[in-house]
Amino acid sequence: MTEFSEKQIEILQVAEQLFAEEGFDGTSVRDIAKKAHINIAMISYYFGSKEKLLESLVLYRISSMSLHLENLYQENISPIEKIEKLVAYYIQRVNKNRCMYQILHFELSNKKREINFQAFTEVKNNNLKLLENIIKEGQGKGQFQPNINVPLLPTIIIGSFIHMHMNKAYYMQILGLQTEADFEDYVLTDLTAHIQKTIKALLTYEN
Amino acid sequence: MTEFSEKQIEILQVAEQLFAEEGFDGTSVRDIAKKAHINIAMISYYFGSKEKLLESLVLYRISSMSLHLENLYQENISPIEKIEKLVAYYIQRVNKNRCMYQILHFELSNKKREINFQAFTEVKNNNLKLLENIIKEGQGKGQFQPNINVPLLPTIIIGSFIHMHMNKAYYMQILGLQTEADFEDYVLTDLTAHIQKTIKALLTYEN
DNA sequence: ATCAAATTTAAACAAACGTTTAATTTAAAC
DNA sequence: GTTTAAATTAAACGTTTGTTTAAATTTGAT
Repeated sequence: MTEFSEKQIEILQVAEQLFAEEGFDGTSVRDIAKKAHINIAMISYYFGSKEKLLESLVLYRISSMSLHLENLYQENISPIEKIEKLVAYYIQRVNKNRCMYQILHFELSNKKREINFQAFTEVKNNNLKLLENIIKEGQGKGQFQPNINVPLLPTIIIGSFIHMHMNKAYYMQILGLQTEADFEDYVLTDLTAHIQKTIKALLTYEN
Repeated sequence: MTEFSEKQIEILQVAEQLFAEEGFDGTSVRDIAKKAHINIAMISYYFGSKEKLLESLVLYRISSMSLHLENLYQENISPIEKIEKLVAYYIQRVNKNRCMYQILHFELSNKKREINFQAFTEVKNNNLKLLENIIKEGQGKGQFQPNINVPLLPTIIIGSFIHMHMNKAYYMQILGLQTEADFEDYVLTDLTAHIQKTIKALLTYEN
């Protein structure tokens, strides 16, 4: 595991914000250097190149993307409550890492670059496995319906969240939200409740 | 309304594909000119600049983004069937315009450019109004629950679709889909069915 | 066939891009 | 205090960027 110095982490954090706001191609190394108060050459010096800086950034953030659902799985609460907690937990994590999600969202579908996202894939697979266990537990107790398409559940959660954030200006308008803080609050309460309700409905819905 | 000539439309279509694949900043006017078999200068000649080309593209595509749900609303079928048709219709339209959606998804959250998306907002408002009418009809007939957060319904549909497409490689792997055609087929059948089920469950779910 | 407007071209423009260089400063070890 | 390595700097590198120019070609009406 590569360790990063404080200086390097500061550069990574500045780059993360700029990549999310302006895109990778829309951000120049001079933009990063200026905002991080460093010389342009430091980027090549520390990371090798702009692309390798992006790779380092992905690597740096991956660790905080895991859900750590092991404790949740073993908690002594009903499957339906576990799902509620899980959704809230999912959204909090995506919200905390939303700059990285935005970058990944774009870079994953960008044909230009080929970054190694295997570490990210492993995290997703792990999260999916834990989710599957919780669903199976609920099905075993007869509280959830069979034939649940588990891999599509995170799609609803993350997809809704990201889509809402991408269209922030529009949703602020039609939902009558005045400030960015209002929006953030809406996402963490109303949107979370909405997705919780949606997933619960889906898991208990009889065809 | 600005009309575009056949030559202009060809350039717009080439630009649309490249912008979706490589991003706006990741696409050079030379890339566009090469793929469209035209001289670089023609882009400035026809559209004024690269940014105005993007604006023209958005304008050109907006018209095909409207759902035209008027007929669906008046059909003599149950509200639940209307919702099923609506979701399938929604996904087909997003699928048909997915290059533009990908561009919009990124540009809407890009702080760099300020494109006029009002025409797009109007289309969304119109679609939302028609959706609201169908929901109200179902609620009036006692088939749907009250307290449905209507503006968040398209979020689930579009968000899930876009998220799935952004993570195409990952989903092809875990779902065991071999070709791009398999993926496309999965989206238009399984994903569509999954979202239909989800929305139906949500609309009929008792808290 | 003539002429004017519209189209297309190759070339050039300055500005911005990512990266490298070589010199300088800072830090740590002895 | 000297030495050695690491960190930082300003400047320059060759490309690529979006746009403009002025000349050449095509088009369509007369």
